[in-house]
Amino acid sequence: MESSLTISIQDYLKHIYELTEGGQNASTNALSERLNVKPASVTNMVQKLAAAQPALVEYQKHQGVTLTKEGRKAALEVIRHHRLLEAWLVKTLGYSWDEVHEEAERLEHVISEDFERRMAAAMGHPLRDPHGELIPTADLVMPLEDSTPLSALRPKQKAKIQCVKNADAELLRHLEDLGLLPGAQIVIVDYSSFDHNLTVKSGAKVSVLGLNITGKIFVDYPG
Amino acid sequence: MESSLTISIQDYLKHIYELTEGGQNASTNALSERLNVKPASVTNMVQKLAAAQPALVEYQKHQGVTLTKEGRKAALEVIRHHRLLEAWLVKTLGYSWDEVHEEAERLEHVISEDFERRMAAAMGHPLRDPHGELIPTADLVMPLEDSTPLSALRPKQKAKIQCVKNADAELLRHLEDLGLLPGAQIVIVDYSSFDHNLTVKSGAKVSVLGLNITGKIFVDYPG
DNA sequence: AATACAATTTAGATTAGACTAAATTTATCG
DNA sequence: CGATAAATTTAGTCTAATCTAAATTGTATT
Ligand SMILES: [Mn+2]
Ligand SMILES: [Mn+2]
Ligand SMILES: [Mn+2]
Ligand SMILES: [Mn+2]
Repeated sequence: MESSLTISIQDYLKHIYELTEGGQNASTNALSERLNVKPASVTNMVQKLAAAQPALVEYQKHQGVTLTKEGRKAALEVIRHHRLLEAWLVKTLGYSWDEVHEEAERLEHVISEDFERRMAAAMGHPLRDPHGELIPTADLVMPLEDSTPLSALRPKQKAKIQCVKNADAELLRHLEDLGLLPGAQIVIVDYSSFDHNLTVKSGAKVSVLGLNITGKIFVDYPG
Repeated sequence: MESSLTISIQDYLKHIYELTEGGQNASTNALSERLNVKPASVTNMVQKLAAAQPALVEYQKHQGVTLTKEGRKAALEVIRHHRLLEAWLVKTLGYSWDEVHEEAERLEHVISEDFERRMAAAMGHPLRDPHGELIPTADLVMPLEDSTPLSALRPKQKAKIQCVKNADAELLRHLEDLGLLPGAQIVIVDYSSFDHNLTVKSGAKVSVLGLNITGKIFVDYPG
């Protein structure tokens, strides 16, 4: 039962998982961009993953891929490692939320299951990583997320920030400056239908955020 | 100044360092055994390391290799990572001294310099790993070791265990059972010139140890 | 329906690191 | 000293993962 999937394959599966979360297939080009690998190479690898025994992806020429059950388990394994590591690095080595991603990106492939268990236990089995993203359970199930993109809110509505997805380090630092961290209570002050800008208040701070940002912030909105 | 040496190369350099500590050259066969790689492959890699710009090893056909200055720095970098990681895993995740080696073996190649600095600072810049082995300094100098192999001691002599080198997990657990951990005060009770067995007392425990073991334990003996 | 552009796939080459089998060099020992 | 054995190197193969260039397929637009 030793996984022995290469680091490269683990990365493909993780990115396929993320690209297919909404139910769509992961296209060759999208994977190429995420993985920084040329499309021709992606096609090649994807065919290998589909031909593997057991198959890790479902692949139809020109239609992109989805994960099989085995592929999904392998992806969640990597994602669990990644998110536990992020939480662990923040908690024990004082990393900030904009620094952890890169480090976890490399460590996620080499820690043992024992390491994973020890981290989880030492932190009391946390549910979310420093960005507020859900951590798959030890038996590799992704908990249900019940959150709304901030971009869907309108003036007067109140909500709590739950997570920030796919943000680069610079944006994370910016959000921290604006008091927009997971857990923060916010109120929508204004909305512009022209550019979809939202004016958001968090504590004493008021910010005007474009769709680029509001689409990456997810909130707990009781509606 | 990004190192970018492959994991494989890092492992070669680390093992060459260990095999040449006594001043000898590291032979193809010795490296083959340590690395679990066939001798032909070792020759191949060693020639590549010698041809690298800058050269990482000095190589003469049929004579084995030694490290160049650059090779030694790279080796010490890996060894510093390894030993800091071992100390860190023991301290923060409750690993025991017989469990840490394997984990550190994989992590040593992927942590950042930032991770290294944070670990060192968090532990107050420790001098030794859980096996008592010296940790190279941040500027990659190996501190001088002033220790004697336990095998050199004779009855009535007293000493303090400083480190245990190259022991497998099973032996480490055995030594722990016998109270023979780094820091332990010991007295030599008996010596057999036939088999070189030493009878050693640590606290209330008395053990008879063969050369296989006494050659791997190093002590602080004021003589 | 025809065409043009974008996305994808095929084909062939490259790199790193390993392996086996065979050749060669060095060491040992009667 | 010369014959063996051991250690090492050479030569040729293999696998994983990538790349470039060229061919193909799908789609959007007129
Ligand atoms: Mn993350
Ligand atoms: Mn795991
Ligand atoms: Mn060690
Ligand atoms: Mn380092």
